[in-house]
Amino acid sequence: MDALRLEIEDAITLVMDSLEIPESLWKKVLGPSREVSQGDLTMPCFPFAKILKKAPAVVAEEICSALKENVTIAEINSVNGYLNFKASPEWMASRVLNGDIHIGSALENNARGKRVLIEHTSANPNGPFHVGRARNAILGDTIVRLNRLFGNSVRAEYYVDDMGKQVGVLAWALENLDSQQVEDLLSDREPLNPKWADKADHSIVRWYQAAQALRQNASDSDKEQIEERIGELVHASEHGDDSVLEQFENAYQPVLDGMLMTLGRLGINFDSFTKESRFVVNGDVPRLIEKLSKSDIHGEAENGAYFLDLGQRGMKGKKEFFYRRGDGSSLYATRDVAYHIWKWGECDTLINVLGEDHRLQAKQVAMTLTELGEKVPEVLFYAFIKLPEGKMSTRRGTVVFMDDLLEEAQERAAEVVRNLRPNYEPELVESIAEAVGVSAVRFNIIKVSPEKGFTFRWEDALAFEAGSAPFVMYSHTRACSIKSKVEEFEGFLEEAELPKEMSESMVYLLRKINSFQDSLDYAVRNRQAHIFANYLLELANAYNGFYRDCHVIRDGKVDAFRFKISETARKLLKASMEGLGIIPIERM
RNA sequence: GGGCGUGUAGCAUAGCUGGAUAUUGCAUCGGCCUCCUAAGCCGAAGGUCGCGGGUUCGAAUCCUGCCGCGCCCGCCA
Repeated sequence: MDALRLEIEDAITLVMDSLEIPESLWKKVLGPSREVSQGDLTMPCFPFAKILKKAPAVVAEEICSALKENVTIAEINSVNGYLNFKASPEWMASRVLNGDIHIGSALENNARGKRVLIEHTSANPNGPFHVGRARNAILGDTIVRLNRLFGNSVRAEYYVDDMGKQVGVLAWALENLDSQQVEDLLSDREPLNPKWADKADHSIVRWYQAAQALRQNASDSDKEQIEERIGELVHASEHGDDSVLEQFENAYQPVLDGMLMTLGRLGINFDSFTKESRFVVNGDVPRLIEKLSKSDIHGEAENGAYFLDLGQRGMKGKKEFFYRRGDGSSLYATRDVAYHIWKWGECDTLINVLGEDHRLQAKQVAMTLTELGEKVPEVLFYAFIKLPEGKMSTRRGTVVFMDDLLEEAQERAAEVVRNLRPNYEPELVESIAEAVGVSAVRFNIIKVSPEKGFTFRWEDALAFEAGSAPFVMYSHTRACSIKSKVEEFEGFLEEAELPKEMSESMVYLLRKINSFQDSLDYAVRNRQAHIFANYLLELANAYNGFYRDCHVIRDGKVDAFRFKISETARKLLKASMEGLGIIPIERM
């Protein structure tokens, strides 16, 4: 609890100075307690034992009694060589009453905050999101939201792959195939779900798939012709040919729009889109190649391709990093380096969200940036999502589309609402179900740590019980319900005063309210959204205990103190939910 | 074969800048609605922290060697 630490540090300094224990040492070992029952802050005294040549328990006891004289806001005790500081309920409550709990907003930037650029998703615009690809977007958007909640000024950026082979194939297909040919080529595949027939990411991707099938199975002479034409398009795009880039854009933009529609339903939006071709067209990439070719570790292949020998800088495994093809054109990674240099001009902190398949690539880009004297981005990697029966594969039809998942989530949530609240109007049921469905899907993915493999299970994604988004949402609606009830009382407003005694559940909630900032700081600093998700579950759980034991309205009267606590928790729940992309509705 | 990541109760997961009885949920078992929405609350049971060494007063956490799983090792994106 950083707020507590700040308040008691002076007192500790005084004691420690008199014992001649260096500040750097005790500040390092003073940290959050492991168990709430122990306290909020703990200082293991084992390291001091050596310096003072006394037993740890004795040292802890000495420091403890010296501190007790001038620290009143925390209970201090020493157990087995550990010194525990437990914030007093009165101090925690007074922070709430005084409005010392700062609550920001995840939905807007703080103009005075640090400029953070977060690039996430950046999926090739060639087909609908499946649950696997969406992990990036959900993770990235949550980091965006948490940074805003923290008080930073964030720009969410999507890097659009608008050149190269994949878009080339799509553009070729749209240029050369009609819908009948497409359906013939895909006759052995699952048909297009009629529900998504009007959504371009679902419909146009079939042209791409048909082209891929054709490239596999056509006669040799046809293949040659096709590859030649695609090669022409790709080559032109990589040399910045305007008309081809425009043709490409006409091909992928509707697909991208469809994909963004899906993300929009999840509450995921972007502030800017940057096209890959930009850096080819504006000359950054040629200039970069020129500069890299003068590097000390530059190398050249027989056919004129350029590479950096990263082995000389300690790279293990794959040592050569190719940044120019034999024909003089750039590679994806080269453009990515140029893109990074540009991004650094736009922000103070740079974060990329990437799949684990990009680890090597990211390392190469980072080392190249270092070689150029540029700063390196922070990268958040995530493992792929797989299905219980194995990897997701479009080919084998073993994919779960995000659009289908969201529909299913909405339907199942609606069923639950209809069961639990038979008197709700259909429109209300509909809107609650949408909020619950979307929130549950996001939370299910965000609550586990990203670098761990994730197996998608319908029953988990759509679980509406403890440990889920609806659980948190439910706590919030309870707080909202209290608020609206209290508003019916006119003139209830007495000053909130500290009660003589506080119940355990009250103190537990106060403790969670007071550690909001700690969790947020930690999650933002380490880019670990799941830490904050965990905190939010605890906050909701604490509120539920408070709700049970500490009625705000008793015998037709409002307890002003309890109402103040309830309101602080409500605002905190709301802001935190928004920080994780959970929709804070008022009734459910 | 090489590089990187990961391995915690039946399942899923937290903790991994070393610290006291290893967190939470699901499932299992047992309680709680004349009381602000029970999508809730309380309790019980469940663990060789993949395995073996090492460093340390102290290791799930750091080092090392195995083993399992994943990703990568195009002048693809």
